[in-house]
Amino acid sequence: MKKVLIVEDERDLAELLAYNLEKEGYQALVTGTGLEGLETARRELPDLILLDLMLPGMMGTEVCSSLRHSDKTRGIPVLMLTARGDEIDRVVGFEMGADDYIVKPFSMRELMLRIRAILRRSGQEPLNSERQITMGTIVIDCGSHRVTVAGVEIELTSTEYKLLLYLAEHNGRVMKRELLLQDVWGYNFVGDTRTVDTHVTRLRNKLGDAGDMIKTVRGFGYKLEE
Amino acid sequence: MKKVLIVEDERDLAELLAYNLEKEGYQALVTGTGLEGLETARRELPDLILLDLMLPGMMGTEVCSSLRHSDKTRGIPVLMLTARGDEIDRVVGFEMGADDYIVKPFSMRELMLRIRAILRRSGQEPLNSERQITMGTIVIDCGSHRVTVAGVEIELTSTEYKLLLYLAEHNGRVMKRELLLQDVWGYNFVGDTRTVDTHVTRLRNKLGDAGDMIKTVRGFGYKLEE
DNA sequence: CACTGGTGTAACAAGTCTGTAACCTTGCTC
DNA sequence: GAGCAAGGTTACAGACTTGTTACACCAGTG
Repeated sequence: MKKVLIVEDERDLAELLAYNLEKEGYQALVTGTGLEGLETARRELPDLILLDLMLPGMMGTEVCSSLRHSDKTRGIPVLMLTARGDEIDRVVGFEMGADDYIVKPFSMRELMLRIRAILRRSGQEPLNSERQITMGTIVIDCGSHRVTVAGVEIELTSTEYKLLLYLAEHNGRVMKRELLLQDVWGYNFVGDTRTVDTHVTRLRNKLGDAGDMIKTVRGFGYKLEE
Repeated sequence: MKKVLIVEDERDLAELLAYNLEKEGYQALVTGTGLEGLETARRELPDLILLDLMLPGMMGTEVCSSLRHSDKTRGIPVLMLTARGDEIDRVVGFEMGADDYIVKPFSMRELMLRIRAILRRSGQEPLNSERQITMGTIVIDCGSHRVTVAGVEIELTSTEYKLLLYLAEHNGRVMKRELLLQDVWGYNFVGDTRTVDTHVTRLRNKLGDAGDMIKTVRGFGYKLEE
């Protein structure tokens, strides 16, 4: 049975998470502070850690980087829970090495799906944070959040990066605007689907010649293809 | 057509919801109590349930957990309507297995978007994404929306693509024009059946040699056959 | 407090699709 | 073969989609 460690100071939420994880067949361990979380992680070596970004005493980011400093815990995937979407940009800037994040309030079903996805992935493939995706001349380095086109680094905003990564992860598949809004912008984002168009334009511009790789599929959405 | 069950005791709100849902093209069923809601859910097996947390007689949470106890209704997504944004409500709702929640008063637009989001996720997405259909020299790749004839890619408009896909999915069976209009064009489309003819012509042209594979069955409709 | 970079929305311009109607062709019945 | 009905084809105006630009707003920063 897979072990999942929860590091979350809101007791209600922590218990709710534990309840749902156990219902899904995982073993749940709960801790309320960053220090406890670290100790438990070292002792129990869980398969996944759910880590609140805002913790009393020690920030989730610190916990995360401490985990990354020890060989024993380095490989454990971390899923960050954050209160607001903007916080995550800072985290991303810190190049912390969380494998995924989810913004509160989130749907329990979505969280469970992501957990399942991460655990499935951690079995076989190298971790998300160390992955590198290549599509034609575009290279996305997931660890450093760096994107190069034909060897030249380009600057992307966080939304642009997420959009590109999402399209690249779904290599060649057509993604509907609604789906992009849901998965790139977030589950609870309410907005115009034209927002996607605007960002695609911006992304294409920044990608230069490689911008052509983002294809419009009229009536359906967009895809990234070589 | 997707069915949405509303369980809400405030008649005005229930009717407002029903009205808006129908405007969006869903079929709305309305019940006013938890018990009725449960019965209707079991009988009608809706695609989504909008559930008020505060109901006379039986709380929304009870309804929700009852739904989760039966195999038939377990998979139906539930969207909770709550009067206040208290954490407790959210926790309780999630614990019982609600998929999302929205706090009153909410904007109708946001609700509709969330509903669409939930239905999209639960329904069609995984179905078509990886499939490839081959009919003679025609290959339809559902993921990338790419169609090739004898290895050569051809450009189809969205209606043409949907029409071809539909015929291919009903391999060899004769499809009446009315049925095509309903399933390819959409349930609420009212139009001339000759519209189908026009598109079949266009499709045949684009398919080139393989255009012959779309056979006319005089007096009935069309079929796609090798 | 001004400034800046990032976003989402609105608005407009192209350009593409598409339903309809009109006219032509084919196949069937007698 | 005539007459007729069903299907094929074509042209076109209007509807719809998408690309692009501009702009207002927000948060962070100096």
